[in-house]
Amino acid sequence: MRLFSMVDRSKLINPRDSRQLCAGAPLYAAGSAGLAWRVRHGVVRLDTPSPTGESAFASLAIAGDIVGCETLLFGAYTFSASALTHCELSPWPEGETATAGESLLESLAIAQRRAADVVALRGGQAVDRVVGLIRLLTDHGGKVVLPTRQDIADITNLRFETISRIIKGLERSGVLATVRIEGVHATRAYAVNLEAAVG
Amino acid sequence: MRLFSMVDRSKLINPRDSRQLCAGAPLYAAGSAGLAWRVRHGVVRLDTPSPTGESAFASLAIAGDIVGCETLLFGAYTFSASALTHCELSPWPEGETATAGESLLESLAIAQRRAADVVALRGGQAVDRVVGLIRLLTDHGGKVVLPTRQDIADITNLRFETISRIIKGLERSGVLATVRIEGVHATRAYAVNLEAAVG
DNA sequence: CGCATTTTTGATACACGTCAATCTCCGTGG
DNA sequence: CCACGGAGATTGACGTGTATCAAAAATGCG
Repeated sequence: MRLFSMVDRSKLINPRDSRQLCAGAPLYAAGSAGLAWRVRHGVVRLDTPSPTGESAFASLAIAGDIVGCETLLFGAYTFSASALTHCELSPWPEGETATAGESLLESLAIAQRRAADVVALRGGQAVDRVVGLIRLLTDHGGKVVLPTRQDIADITNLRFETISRIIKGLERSGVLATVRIEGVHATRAYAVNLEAAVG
Repeated sequence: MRLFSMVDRSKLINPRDSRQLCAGAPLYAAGSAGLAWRVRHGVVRLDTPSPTGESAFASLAIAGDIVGCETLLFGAYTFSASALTHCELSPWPEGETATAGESLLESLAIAQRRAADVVALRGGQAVDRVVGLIRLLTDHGGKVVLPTRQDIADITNLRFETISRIIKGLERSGVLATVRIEGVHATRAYAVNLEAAVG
């Protein structure tokens, strides 16, 4: 098994199989069965069903990550998944069985990296956590559509009032600026200048 | 590929290959190259090198988890690893190349589950986080050797003084009781009665 | 236009952080 | 065997960053 190279997977994707989700829409529920997915765009939120009945934030999945693979082993999802932002998913595995080992190894490495990112979003000062999350969500053009205050609060382990205050603060200090992106809710779409947040 | 079964891997392990580490001992450093390992006993702490030079807690690996697999893809470790408790590791992969896909899929599922556990340790009331960690560390006989206060603090995102106060409190309320296990530092080995912590 | 939902803002409380002084454990060497 | 020293743990007093509670304002939708 060759280990030091990666697969160009782009030609293997059939666009007809991909699935689009609006922000907030559920993808699957813990305990049910279904497909595993690869996140192609956007961000997925994973939740663990907690003993008390409600569910608690568990992790994030971003472009490139695989979600729900446990259903292939156990026949049921461990977590619930929902779209944090508008996103696009394609079924997994993608037919590259010949290179399955390599692809999986890469996915494992990505999962561990992602886990560390999420852990980092739950430590340090409140502002830094929020900025850290925004950094994760921002596209290369410097634009973000933020999740609801409540979602941000769940991820960073803060309260939505605190998130509101912080985001307003970032706006006032010029780190975030409201923009309108093709009809997207104006209070959630921002242009980002994160370098300013460092100083 | 059969997906709904798991591999009995026990007969594949060569005891001569396994490696023992004392609590606190480093396993590998971020950026260097080496083997990937499966954790057989004990708990490993992973740290990300932070921009400021120091390193920050990133994740935990417990019996069954795989650490350092990114070195097989990139030729360098992403995290630093050290033993949180006395632990035993064996090189990975373990020679079961025939079933590599299945084994990896299982590892990926475990990694995601573990990530959720660690995230949960950084949310909620301070006492609950500490109890949650102790729960993760406790063996089936109800015994734990706790890491240092500082390590617990790093993992739960609290300060070591706070951890000290909480653990003393748990002792006083009968949830933890100091015991002596074959010469192990008495202030770190405990018998646990975690049910008492729920009430 | 009016209603439900989300966001903002204010006032106040408290859990945990911070700083600093001991204390305990345990290895070392006289 | 005991004095010494260093690392980790404990404890106290005090400060502060967020949580909490409550109310108003903004937003989006039918």
